Amino acid sequence: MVRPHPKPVIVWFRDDLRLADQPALASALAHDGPVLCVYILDEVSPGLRPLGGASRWWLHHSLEQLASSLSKIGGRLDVLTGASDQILTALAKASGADKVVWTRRYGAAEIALDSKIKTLLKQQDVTAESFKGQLLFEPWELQTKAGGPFKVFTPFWRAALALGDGSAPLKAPKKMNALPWDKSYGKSLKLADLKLLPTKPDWARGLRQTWQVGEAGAIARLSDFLKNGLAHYAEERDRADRDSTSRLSPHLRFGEISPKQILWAARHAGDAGSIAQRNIDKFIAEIGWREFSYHLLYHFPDLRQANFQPRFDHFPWAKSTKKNLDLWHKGQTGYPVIDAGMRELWQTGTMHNRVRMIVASFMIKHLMIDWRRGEEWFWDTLCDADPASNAASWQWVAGSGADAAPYFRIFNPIIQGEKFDPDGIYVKRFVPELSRLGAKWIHRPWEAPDNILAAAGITLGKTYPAPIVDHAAARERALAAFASLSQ
DNA sequence: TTTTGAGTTGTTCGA
DNA sequence: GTCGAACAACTCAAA
Repeated sequence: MVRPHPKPVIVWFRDDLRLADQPALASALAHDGPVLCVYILDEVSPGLRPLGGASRWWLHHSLEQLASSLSKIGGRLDVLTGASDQILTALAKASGADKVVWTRRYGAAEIALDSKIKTLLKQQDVTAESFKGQLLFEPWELQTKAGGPFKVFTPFWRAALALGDGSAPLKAPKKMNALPWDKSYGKSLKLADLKLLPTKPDWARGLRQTWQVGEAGAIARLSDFLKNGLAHYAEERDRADRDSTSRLSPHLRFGEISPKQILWAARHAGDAGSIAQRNIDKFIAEIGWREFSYHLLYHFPDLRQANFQPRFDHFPWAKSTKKNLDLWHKGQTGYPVIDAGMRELWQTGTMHNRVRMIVASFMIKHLMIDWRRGEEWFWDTLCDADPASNAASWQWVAGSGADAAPYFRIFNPIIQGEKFDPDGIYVKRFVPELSRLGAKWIHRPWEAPDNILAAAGITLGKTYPAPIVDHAAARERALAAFASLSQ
């Protein structure tokens, strides 16, 4: 019996740049036909937010890694640029593919684009199938007893955990059969043609030193964290001076690893009983916050633009912000922990989680700058800039978000610094001009006696800025502004 | 429908 | 120095 020659399948990679636990890829390989793997840099379809600089840098290297992993198992990655709908429909036609598969996304513009493409493909008799791969729980799978979306984290996460997801992540395929690229498919580009990397100036040196981009790097990072970080996660995760967080977020952002792989590994790391359950729960809850953010984004699509709580529409944000915003960007506020955090961000494309809250609170509450300006800066500079987590977290700090911080929670940058970086190790790593100042004054140099400052080689206002706002006065001003909202 | 308890991450003040 | 209360009132989720 002669079987008909199987038709090609197209795997459309997006925010899922991995081979393991990749249901879309797995389904394509189960199909028997040759596989065409593509990535499309789409900067023209309506509503898509352009990637920030750090994300573009990451994407370049992540695609490079994916292409290399695919080629090792007989596959290939083709990179294209343009309108996703036009490219995919044309590609399906030219290659004779009868199926296109991808992993779901959850932003409004992305959903609109994907469903349009599904319709277009169907019209030319091509099956389009989407898969869950970026989340543990689809946003529509979870709802309150009243039938609506959750707006508070704890009940959301309780409901999610009750739903459970015990299945093991999929193994990476070992072999595949790539469809050769034909000229009739159009132009497959070189990665460099996407122009994702910075040229002049090349600001990515610190990023290169900090990260091992790609699926192999993600897996290495996870196993390092399970070995060295997880056992003390609950107590140490807030310490800016320790390496206790997982640092998996950019890998997750680009789907180099799936939340399911992380959850599975964290749970099984506790099998031997050497890791206290509270550490595992605490870590898994962080994955839960990512899920919650996507839940919010799906149900409130303009999360990035609009206050989740509309009463914040009347908030008296500062009118002229250029000067202070610039000092905040550059890490020149005169508050050491703020400046260290902002410089860590600029140099490495990441920032310690605790410090993110401190710098965000400072920008919003001390400088009274609209949270959207902070969201934009993080979007441009963070390697892990995530459409859901970034917006949800900024709103959370502002108090305008779901389950948000109460108005009176105004982080004191001095106390926070002393609590979570007691010896000033973190500050000194990123603010070298304070490197000779002792722990007693490291978070409040303006209070240090003159002789101590002189001995440390510090002249306030010259070698390091004096505080750009007075903490107590800024706090009072913010409290008054937030109180004005309630009336 | 009404009621009840709860809600990631803090700071300051006064006893 | 330590500790508990105040800081507003609201909204959510579930019974």
